[in-house]
Amino acid sequence: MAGRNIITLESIKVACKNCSLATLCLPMALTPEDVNRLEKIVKRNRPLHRGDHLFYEGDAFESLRVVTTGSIMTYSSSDDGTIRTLGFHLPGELIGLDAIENSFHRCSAKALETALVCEIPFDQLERLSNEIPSLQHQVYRLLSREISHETGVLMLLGKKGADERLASFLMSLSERFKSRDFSATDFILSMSRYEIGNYLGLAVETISRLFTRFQEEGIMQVDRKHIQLLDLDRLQVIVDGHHNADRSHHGCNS
Amino acid sequence: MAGRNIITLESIKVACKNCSLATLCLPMALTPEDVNRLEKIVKRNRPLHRGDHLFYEGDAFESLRVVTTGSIMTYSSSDDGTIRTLGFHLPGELIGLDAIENSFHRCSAKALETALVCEIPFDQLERLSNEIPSLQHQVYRLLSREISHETGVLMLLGKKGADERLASFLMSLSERFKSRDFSATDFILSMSRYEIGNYLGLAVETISRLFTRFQEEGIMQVDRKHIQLLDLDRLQVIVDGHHNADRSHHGCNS
DNA sequence: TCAGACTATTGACCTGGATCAATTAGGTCG
DNA sequence: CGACCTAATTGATCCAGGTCAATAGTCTGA
Repeated sequence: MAGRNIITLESIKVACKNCSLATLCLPMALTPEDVNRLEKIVKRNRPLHRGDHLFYEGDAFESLRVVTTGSIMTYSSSDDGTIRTLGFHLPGELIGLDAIENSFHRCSAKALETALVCEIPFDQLERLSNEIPSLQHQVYRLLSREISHETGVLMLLGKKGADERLASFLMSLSERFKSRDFSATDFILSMSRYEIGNYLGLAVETISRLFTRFQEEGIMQVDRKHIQLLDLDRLQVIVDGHHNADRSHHGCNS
Repeated sequence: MAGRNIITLESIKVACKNCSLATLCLPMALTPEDVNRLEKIVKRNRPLHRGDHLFYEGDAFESLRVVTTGSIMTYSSSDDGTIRTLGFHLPGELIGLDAIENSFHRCSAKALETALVCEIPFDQLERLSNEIPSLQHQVYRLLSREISHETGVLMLLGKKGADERLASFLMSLSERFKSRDFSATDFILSMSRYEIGNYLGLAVETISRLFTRFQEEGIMQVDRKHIQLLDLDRLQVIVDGHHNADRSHHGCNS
């Protein structure tokens, strides 16, 4: 409660410029004035710490969230207690789009590390989008993009081999980091091996073994949560499912 | 109730009443007048035959489609030629929501049997939704619902056992048929075993064996594509993953 | 009506990854 | 600083379901 005033209005504005609102969510379709109106309804929240929850499954839905810094994980727990990791959300990505339909959250969301998250009251966004057609269009696109993304995950899970899945996961992270001007080849996995495995439908041990194998093959360097992708091309080959290709040039017997 | 003025218009209205537009897509939030405006932009198409395509991956997107009768399958083909079944669409369900973002289709859609499909030009829908706030709200909800649905499929694929997946698939069909006033326990599978397996991430042979097993266990009756669910409770038990429960009622305390 | 082609079922076998188990490496707190 | 705890790695075994193969049922069209 005390002295959180360190965050000034000015810094909020600056943060929003860096935040997805300007770049990702609503690219260049809005006039500066409209952007201001939009920014007015965005609420900033205090930082979350590792393990803190944004919301739980079943909570009432009022706001969409945009990750500003850090990373958030969404998951759903079955009636029998088992957990299913649904997604990892990096800065600029939206959370809560699935909750619009029934006004309650269908999954839980927790911080994987210290994180900042903006809140966009949805009823206000809805009203505003009705006044600003181009904003309405953006919201439609945003929702549609999320559907496409989910379809992508679906195809990922359709992938046969465990190595294909993990490689796809790593490439996805790499691309997302890259598009946010972080390193595409050197990053920290904020999630545990268990959470990765759960997300990919694989056992923890399999993830571990694959990291070891990828490292042995010189595809990547793994140090605990610190990852370095050394050979994106080879990783892509695995993603594409051409396992065989690695034996093509040098007959590597071991 | 038969049309006295313009038969065609009248029959269209009737069809649209049965169609999702009145019931599923846009429930009771619109005034009759608004519904009329909406109906005006809906185009009806001639029937599709088994195997006909609504669109192919990469095609330009102009319209959302609503299945009126029959069933549609969406799928995506990887660069290496393998196909991945993305979903099955029954009457009242929308197709093409993933294409809004980039104005091109990210998957192909083909008829599994003779089918009728309505077309809703999206730009017109967008304009109309801007004039009718409650329609805008419905479209938001619709898109959100699709996200939820995809998440559901995602969790389905996370299911461990093959029997859980198939049982979930059958229950999903059952519920969807039921909500459309078809029989919940007696229906035709318009898709092949291969397509089911591909959708669930399983081999054809596994689907076949499971059908046989479920039949032996008295859970269902299978005759080629004709399915009768005899014991929805037991099917639900499998969905919930309590394989063990079939023999024993012992309390599980540890 | 049948030939040819496709779809489904069933059996036999084999493998990838789950599971079980033990060890090690960090991380945290008193 | 060491006791404790959790996350991660590694090894050993096992089995669900994939793959291969053979058969049978169904659908089509000339």
